[in-house]
Amino acid sequence: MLQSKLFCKTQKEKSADSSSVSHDLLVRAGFVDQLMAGVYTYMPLGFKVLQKVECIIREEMEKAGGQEILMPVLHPKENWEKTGRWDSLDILFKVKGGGEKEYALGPTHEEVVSPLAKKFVLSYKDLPFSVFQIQTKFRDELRAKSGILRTREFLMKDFYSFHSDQSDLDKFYDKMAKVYANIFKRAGIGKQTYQTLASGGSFSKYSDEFQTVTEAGEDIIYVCSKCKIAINREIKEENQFCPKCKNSEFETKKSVEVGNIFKLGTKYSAPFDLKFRDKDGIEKPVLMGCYGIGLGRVLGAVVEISHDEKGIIWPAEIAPFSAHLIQIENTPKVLKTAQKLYTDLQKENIEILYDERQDKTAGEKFADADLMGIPYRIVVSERTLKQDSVELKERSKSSAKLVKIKQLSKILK
RNA sequence: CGGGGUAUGGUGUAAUGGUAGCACGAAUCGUUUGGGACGAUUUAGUCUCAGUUCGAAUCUGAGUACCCCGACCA
Repeated sequence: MLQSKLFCKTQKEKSADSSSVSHDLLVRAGFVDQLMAGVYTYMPLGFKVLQKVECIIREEMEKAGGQEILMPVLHPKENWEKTGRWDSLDILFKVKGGGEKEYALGPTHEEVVSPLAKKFVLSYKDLPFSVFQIQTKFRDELRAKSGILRTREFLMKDFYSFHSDQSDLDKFYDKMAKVYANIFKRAGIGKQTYQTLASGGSFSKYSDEFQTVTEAGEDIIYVCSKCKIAINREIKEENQFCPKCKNSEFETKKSVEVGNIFKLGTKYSAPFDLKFRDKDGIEKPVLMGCYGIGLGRVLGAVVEISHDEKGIIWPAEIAPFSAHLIQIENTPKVLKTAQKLYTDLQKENIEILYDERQDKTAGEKFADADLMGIPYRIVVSERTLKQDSVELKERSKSSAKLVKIKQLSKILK
């Protein structure tokens, strides 16, 4: 991608409304744009990151056996009345069609996936199975805040599993916990993300949240001083000991919930009459689990954790580009070399953002590069070309080194 | 939803009742080119509606929007 063509502008000044580090940096670097409170556009750079997060999640969900589907955003009122959530769920967006008919905008999809499963699950032979989707969700949050960390419209992966008995659900649930840990590790927030025992809401007694520790978070968790498990403040009173190692010493941390997993049991299979026949021909309710991840939150949490005073520092696997190629001085030799490098590296499937702007000074280009946070910065200038080299600098490190042009693609791969 | 705050060019800000100014950005020209370079010329603004006043960015009222604290958060 040529930087002069990139649909975005970086901003030098901190925005007056920025409410968190991630908000400020993502706006200034041109990754997102706010339309209204809690509603954002992902600009090309931000969308690239979002798609990479999506890619990781999709890969892991498929590995876990999930089949991807796409359910509607527009839901019939009846389904939500059936579970009682039309009236009780305060964040539910309700919309009216032309003829006074009412609909819900999907905040989650138990009300759709359960009746869907009922059409296809008849026998124990149809179980277990799981489906997932990655789709925009709508929640009428009374208060949107912290930039993209808490929004009214957001991309979410929701995964639903269906089981014939409790032990199968339990086993699958534990497996998903591990899959989740791996996703957050790949996204670059593994170290700061804790599996956290939390309230089950209206579903079950407990659920597990995945909480990423950051000052911008709105939850308080107690992290076990011995193992990597935490307890959400909302249930701390009833749980004085670590659920894993029974230790009673905890560290208090602020955190943001990037994902969660629930054992739904029969909570939704019951109202939708989702049953199957077992080997003995006896009718039994299907047991369900659901597993969510907020993609925008993951993105925001990464920025909260991985940045410095100059800008974002993207982890390699979700960075919008692998390398940021910058030319300094517009001499014919520099231009020619940089352009060739740009096409050559792309041929090797290395994603390059090429700052080919000739009317910007070196300082401005460096500042933009630091703000955008692409993992590698490649500088081509007369100075480096004297040694048949380019300068290679990792965004996360302070020093740069000269690398022979021929060796560059090997290092980047 | 309760409470608080704010609203001035694209962005960040100044102007406490009397000429809307500065910086960044953007545009043109020239000089520059290893950390947001320099000069010249230009561009663009008082959230909306009503009121007070000779005169309103400034005071009053209503509305709207955004931000913060709290409550809420399958």
